Amino acid sequence: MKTVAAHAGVSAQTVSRVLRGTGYVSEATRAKVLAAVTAVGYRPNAVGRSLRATRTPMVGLLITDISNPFYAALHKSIEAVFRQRGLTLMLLNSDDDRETERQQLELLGSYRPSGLLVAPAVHSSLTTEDLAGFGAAVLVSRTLPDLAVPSVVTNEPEAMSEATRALLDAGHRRIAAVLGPQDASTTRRREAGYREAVLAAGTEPLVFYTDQTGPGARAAIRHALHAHPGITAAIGFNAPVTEGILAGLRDERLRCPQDLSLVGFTDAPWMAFYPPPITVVRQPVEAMGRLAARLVLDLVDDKPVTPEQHVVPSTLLRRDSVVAPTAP
Amino acid sequence: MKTVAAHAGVSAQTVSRVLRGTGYVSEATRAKVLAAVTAVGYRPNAVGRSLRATRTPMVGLLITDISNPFYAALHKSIEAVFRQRGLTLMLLNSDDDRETERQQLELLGSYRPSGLLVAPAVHSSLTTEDLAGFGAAVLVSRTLPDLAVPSVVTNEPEAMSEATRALLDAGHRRIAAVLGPQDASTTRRREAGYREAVLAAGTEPLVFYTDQTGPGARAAIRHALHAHPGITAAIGFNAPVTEGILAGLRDERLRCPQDLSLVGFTDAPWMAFYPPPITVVRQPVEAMGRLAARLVLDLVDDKPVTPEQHVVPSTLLRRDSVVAPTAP
DNA sequence: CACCTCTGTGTCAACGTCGACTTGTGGCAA
DNA sequence: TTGCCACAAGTCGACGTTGACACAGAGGTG
Repeated sequence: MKTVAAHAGVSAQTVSRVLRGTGYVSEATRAKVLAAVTAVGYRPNAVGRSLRATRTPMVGLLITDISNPFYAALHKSIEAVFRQRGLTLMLLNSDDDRETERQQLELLGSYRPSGLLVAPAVHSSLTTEDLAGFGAAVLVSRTLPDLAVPSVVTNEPEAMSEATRALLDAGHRRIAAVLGPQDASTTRRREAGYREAVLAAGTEPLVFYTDQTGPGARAAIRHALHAHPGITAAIGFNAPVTEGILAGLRDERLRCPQDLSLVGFTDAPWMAFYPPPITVVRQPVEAMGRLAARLVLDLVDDKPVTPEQHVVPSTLLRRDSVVAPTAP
Repeated sequence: MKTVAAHAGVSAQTVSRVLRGTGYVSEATRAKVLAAVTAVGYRPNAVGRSLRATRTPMVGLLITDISNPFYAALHKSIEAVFRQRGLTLMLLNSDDDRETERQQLELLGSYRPSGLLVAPAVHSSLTTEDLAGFGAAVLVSRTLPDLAVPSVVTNEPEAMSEATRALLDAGHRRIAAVLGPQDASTTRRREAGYREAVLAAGTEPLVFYTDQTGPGARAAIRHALHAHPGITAAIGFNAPVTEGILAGLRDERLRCPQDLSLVGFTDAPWMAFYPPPITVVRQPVEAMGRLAARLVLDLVDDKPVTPEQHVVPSTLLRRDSVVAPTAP
């Protein structure tokens, strides 16, 4: 900036004023400065600006796995909101590991960002204080108990109950729930919904925990099928798990839906035309992302935000992967 | 840091020395400082550090669409390399739009990052100078003509030829290539490979350009099928396009592979167990990401890097979506 | 004509960190 | 005793930006 100032024969402050369009600057000076800017090839330095401002126009998004399409979509919708406001979204991966989560948060914190969005890792040890340092912090997709921080989730228990009932209503009695890690809030919430529906029908819950990846789920469903030969239906925790179930089914030379009815939690493009098209609980990713982003913006703007849990409804999308069980 | 210094009764510089483990510091002082650090709750400020260092320990990754699993995987592998080196990867989306690309690059540049990885947008107007400002810049996945910047791509022409030949060898003569945007380097390179193989077989090329999304490809294949009734095979440009082709097939009540043989460019988990499992060109995403990241690292370290095109080989993975055409 | 306001511009300091340099102490060889 | 070195700390300034304040001239008001 000094170089520009020297080139235009003014002070650095005047250059700053021209560039930001604040204060009084005569037309002549403005033109001179603008000319000098291009002549010198000046590029603003966000680091200097951030240092001065004590906070950076960035918002962190800490998720567990970017290759999970749900998070990819979440990132996309959140980014769109922030971009409009001139905030950059900074994506960080925790790999669902509490230690990595801490490190990444520390790293992010050192940049003094304006806000933070987190999908907590499985055994997350985050406390209210950890997040308080960020000023504007919001949890997305997953929650943490006893945290005085606003969160955005979907009505997982109800949606899961509905999915389970769809299978029960079709006549299934032994329904495997292939879930994520036992201690993830998402698992707990979905498991609760599943149990409620299954118990209400007087049936035995069959719960299987996985690392919520395709390969993990593939092994899990094969194990489930062998351990409980009566299973005629399954519910997949998320898109990768649903994939894993279908892969496992193929391993076992079983067909969907003839041998096993299936409901997936979270839609994916290919599920719409898979033979058979998969019945899924469609999560409102887009809406969740937008809402979470808005909450962060409200916090940034010092608008009052209650640290409550915001619930965006999911809906069951009935396709063709659920049929009546065939008599053994 | 000053607060810590005051609390420990030393100068800020001593605190800096303790924290970074450089220079001479007595054990007693070190202990005092460390105690003060936790007492005060000091968090290092990366902004100050970056300002001092004139460059930020960040590397930008500018891609066209994070919800394309290829880029998600690319991000993951690149991030792993940089994390080890203490560099943060900053993800930016260009939406495949040249204007957005410029803006994002300008934004990123204002942070004075240590390096940059770009998958250029379709009509990208990037010049060598644009990228020179970043010091260490490398192109990934896509290239740009006449740019003196190293790039990492896969052997698309050869891989595409091989894919095409797989269909030709099975007896197909009218093979639709459902490609991406006409001016993307990826499209051009893959189209060249396709044309070469098809022409060598004395057959007519059937090329269809799309916006490289599922819906776009779905419409394209339907159009193709109607316009050229003799088509018995297709090649999908990337995972979303392959999805779109399958969706379009379903719309037309056609089956794969009986009515249409299919080869996809780029694998996806579900393609392995889709009925039929899809024959694909598997791109070495992982290797491409690592190589690109290393090139950036070498540039950062001022090691000599030739601005050449680095080619990582793709391989054809034969599954069950290619069969001999049925007699009409 | 004293005083006030608007306009245009400049100077200073501070944000947090750290390289370069300076100061001061004690030990030890020449 | 002098001179040099290892050690242990401190001071200064600069990275780029901008809020706060100062200052100077133009015009207007009572």
